[in-house]
Amino acid sequence: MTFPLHLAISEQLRDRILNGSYRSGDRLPSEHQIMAEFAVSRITARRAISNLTQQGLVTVQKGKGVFVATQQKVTYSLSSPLTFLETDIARQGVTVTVQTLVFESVTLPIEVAAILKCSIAYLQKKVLLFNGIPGCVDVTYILPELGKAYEAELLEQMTFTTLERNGMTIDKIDATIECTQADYETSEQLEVTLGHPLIVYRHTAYTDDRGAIVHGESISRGDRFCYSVSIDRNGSRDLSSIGTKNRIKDSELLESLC
Amino acid sequence: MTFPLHLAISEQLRDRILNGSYRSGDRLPSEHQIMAEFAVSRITARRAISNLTQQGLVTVQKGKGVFVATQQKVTYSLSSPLTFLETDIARQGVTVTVQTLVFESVTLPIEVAAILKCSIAYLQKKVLLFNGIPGCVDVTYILPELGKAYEAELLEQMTFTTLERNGMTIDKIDATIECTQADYETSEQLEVTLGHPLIVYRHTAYTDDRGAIVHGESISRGDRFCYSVSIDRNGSRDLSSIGTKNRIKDSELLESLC
DNA sequence: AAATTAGACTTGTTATAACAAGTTAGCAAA
DNA sequence: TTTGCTAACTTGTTATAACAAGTCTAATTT
Repeated sequence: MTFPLHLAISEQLRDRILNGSYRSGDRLPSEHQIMAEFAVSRITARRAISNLTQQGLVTVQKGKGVFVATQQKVTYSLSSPLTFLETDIARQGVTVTVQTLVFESVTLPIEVAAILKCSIAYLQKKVLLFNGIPGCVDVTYILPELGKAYEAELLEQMTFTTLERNGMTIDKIDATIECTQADYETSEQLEVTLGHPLIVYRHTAYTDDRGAIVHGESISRGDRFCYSVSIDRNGSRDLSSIGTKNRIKDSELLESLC
Repeated sequence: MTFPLHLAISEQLRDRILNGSYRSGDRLPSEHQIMAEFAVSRITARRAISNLTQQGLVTVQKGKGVFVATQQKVTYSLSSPLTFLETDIARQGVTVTVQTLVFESVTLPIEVAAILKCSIAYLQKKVLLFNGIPGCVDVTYILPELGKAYEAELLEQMTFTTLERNGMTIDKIDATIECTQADYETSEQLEVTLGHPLIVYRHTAYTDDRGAIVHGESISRGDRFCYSVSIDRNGSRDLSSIGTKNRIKDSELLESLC
């Protein structure tokens, strides 16, 4: 098995990034400079850069160049059932804005109908802007009576925030967290490249008296967000802030998002 | 902004996959067939296929062709603090084998030293094979006295399994779940392409008397694995994994391992 | 019949070439 | 001074071409 040229080059550039020769935000050599330095064609140079892009080490800006990616993530804490709690994220120095794309009553896909135990519900599609930059697409179904009752509020903020503000207590959330890659539509909405890594939080919220009332998924940029959870065998969950390791200071965060 | 040819083609092929024209496991048209059908060069045809690969819709096999990816994921349940519980995964019809790459005493990186509150510990690197196929790389640091005491067992199975079998009760786990992309080393270990999406479970395990005893991360193929968690506002944690009705008490849980 | 080989597929790597399009700095005109 | 435009960068798209290497089938040889 021969070791491809493009890989040899991208590994070498990777080393320079990791050992600090190129620092966070620095510009890497241009395609032409790589062609000259390693005596390769443009295809190979571009492939080397593409390898780095796919590893999330650099980002490319047309007309400008290739830059070392800064990677520090905003943490969604799952310690409380209120996901995307504005105050929680705000503690990390981020302003969250909700931009509603869709809010309408729809006939449910069978999977969702089975979960919510009804055939019609409100479908919400929202884009979450963090410091004005798109970071999350949220698609949530909510029981029709709740959707109708709180429409005005739901259009302006996250679902759980609205429910809590109106005195509805979520008793339980079943959730899965997984990885996907951006399709064309999502890549446009989140302003990332096709195939960009995404972290998906799929959830169903229950109340003791109504059963499942909300089901949906939040699709966030995998390079900017992560989830934290604290599991306590005793059953008493730690509701205070955890996972401070991954949290970042306000000033740094602002830079990383801009 | 002009819509690139390669994107137009990959979107068209994507439609065929989603609408069922090409079903799971089917072979897509070869590069030459795409060149002919869409009257484009090989570069454009390959780029179109590359777009699909990056979205995780297809996998490419050299000499064979391009195949529609089957995506069903194995779920790691975080309902109990025993991650990677063999019995839990086994319930999903998967056989797990542990292959230890590294087991040695090392001086800790500062971040880890701060967490474990010591400067030397055992470093374990393991590859988890699911039905014989590599699916997860686990890198875990464990306190020296524990590493030494249970070395033989730790070499053969997952860390938490060993600890529980020896009567050590994990009282708390702090964890974060995030997304990354495979670097060259990881891509070789997990037999995936460079940049393949990965889901990372980073955890610190505590006991009431010793404090932090284990810290590490499990890096799994993002296309094959996901995590599930159930959050209960009442504070009584549901120990049954999602989709299972039986609730297991802590004491019974330990027995069920043996 | 079994083993080998050749040929026709497949994808992977790499080169050269041309044009399109976004960015920026500096120069020239208003 | 300010505005506007050009020129020189940057990355993006696409074509043609050649060879390497993995896979499979079928014909050939043992």
